[in-house]
Amino acid sequence: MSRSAPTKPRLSREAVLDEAMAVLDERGLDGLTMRNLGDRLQVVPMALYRHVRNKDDLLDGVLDRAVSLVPLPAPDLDWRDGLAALARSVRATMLEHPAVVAPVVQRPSLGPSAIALGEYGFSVMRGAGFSDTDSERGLNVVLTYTLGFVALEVPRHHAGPGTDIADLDVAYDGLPIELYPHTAAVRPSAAGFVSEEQFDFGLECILDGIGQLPHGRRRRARATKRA
Amino acid sequence: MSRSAPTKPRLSREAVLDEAMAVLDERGLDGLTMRNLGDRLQVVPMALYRHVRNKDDLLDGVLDRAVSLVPLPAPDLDWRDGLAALARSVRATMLEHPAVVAPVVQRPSLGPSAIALGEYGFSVMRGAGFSDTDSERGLNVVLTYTLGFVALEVPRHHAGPGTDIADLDVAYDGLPIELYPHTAAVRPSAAGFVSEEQFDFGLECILDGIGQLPHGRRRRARATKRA
DNA sequence: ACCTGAACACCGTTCAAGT
DNA sequence: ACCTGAACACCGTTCAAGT
Repeated sequence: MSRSAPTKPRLSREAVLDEAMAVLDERGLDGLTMRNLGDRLQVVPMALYRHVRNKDDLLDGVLDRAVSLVPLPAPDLDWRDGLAALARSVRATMLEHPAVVAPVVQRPSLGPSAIALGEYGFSVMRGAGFSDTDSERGLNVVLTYTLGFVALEVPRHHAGPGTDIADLDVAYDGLPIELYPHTAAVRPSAAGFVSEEQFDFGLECILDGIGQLPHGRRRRARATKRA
Repeated sequence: MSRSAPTKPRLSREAVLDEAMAVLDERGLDGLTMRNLGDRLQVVPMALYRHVRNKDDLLDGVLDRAVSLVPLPAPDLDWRDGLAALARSVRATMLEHPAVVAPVVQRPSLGPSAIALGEYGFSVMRGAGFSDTDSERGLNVVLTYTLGFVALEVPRHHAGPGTDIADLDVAYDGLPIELYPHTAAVRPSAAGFVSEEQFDFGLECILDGIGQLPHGRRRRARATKRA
């Protein structure tokens, strides 16, 4: 009887994706290899190909899992609060799983979790009276900004050896002031470039812009319909 | 006499980076390997290491070249026109060299060309009377949005085999309408997600938001200073 | 100073077997 | 149906030589 065998759990797609997510968190995108993943599941690399078409398919699966971890805000929020909460929610989740950001941005795939996330955005915007076109565009701007911000932020947070974030500031320090007077005056900091304040600042800009689009339910007054 | 030898041009860092840029354009990021690059320069891969510290250094060099290709708008533009032109300029250049977008977003390095680009942005904003802090934040938002947009756009434009952009729309077509009523109503299109119109829409939102920050030289009238 | 050649420790994936 | 083992065609990079 195989008494000492600790119940080899019979591989499944679920198990493979679970472990892949763990590898991504622990060792980053480069650490996720079929061989490495096989080792951790105590299986030869080729065994994974029974549950996953290839590495791209593996990535798509684990990325959809990551997106599914984004908590959706309350459905009854105002459009502005709802979009802001959604954006902050996306950013927070991505910062918890930094290794997924690059592939999420790069791969064109669109899993069910991403669609559910979009549904929330469409819902609060259409509920506030934005047109379908403006709802699509508005949500796209917020999500584009959010993903773009995080994509730039992540590699600057835990910058690897040799690319410490301080090195970025050094690049500014040695500037020939006569060539770049404005940059020298502003003294931009690499840290500020990726701060929460910076994120909120941009988010508010965008929400302000969206707020200027025609929207709102027709209430009692049709005031200012025309001059 | 080496009559038939076509003037072997004696490798240099310049020559290596030139060829690397060409490889990037022709065969993409995955196509840029030390071995491949060596072949095209008729040299053994290890010869490159005399002119480049390692592959990361090669990438940093070629990325700074790409950024140097971004044409800066006229210096006397209004802050709004200047930032808009800068953003469109960045996007246009990136779309001409799509393979550089991913590494530009991912790597925290900041070459001299990037600093010159920032200097332009700081200049038009400070010239328009924005505070140093707002100038930094405003420029950061514009550039973050622009890079993020392009980073999402590029892999969706020339999507590889199997990830044709049409497949994205297919993902929408099969939606259970009762689960995603708003998405079904809006019928978002993958093409619209990455169009020039969508880019300009977001850009205008952001510029509107920035425009609400205190700025402007004190002109004659201090009109509407308070109610 | 600049380039070469062989080697090392990795990749993803195919293909033919095993049970 | 599920897993294995060997092999193929790649990577970046080190190290000892060549000229």
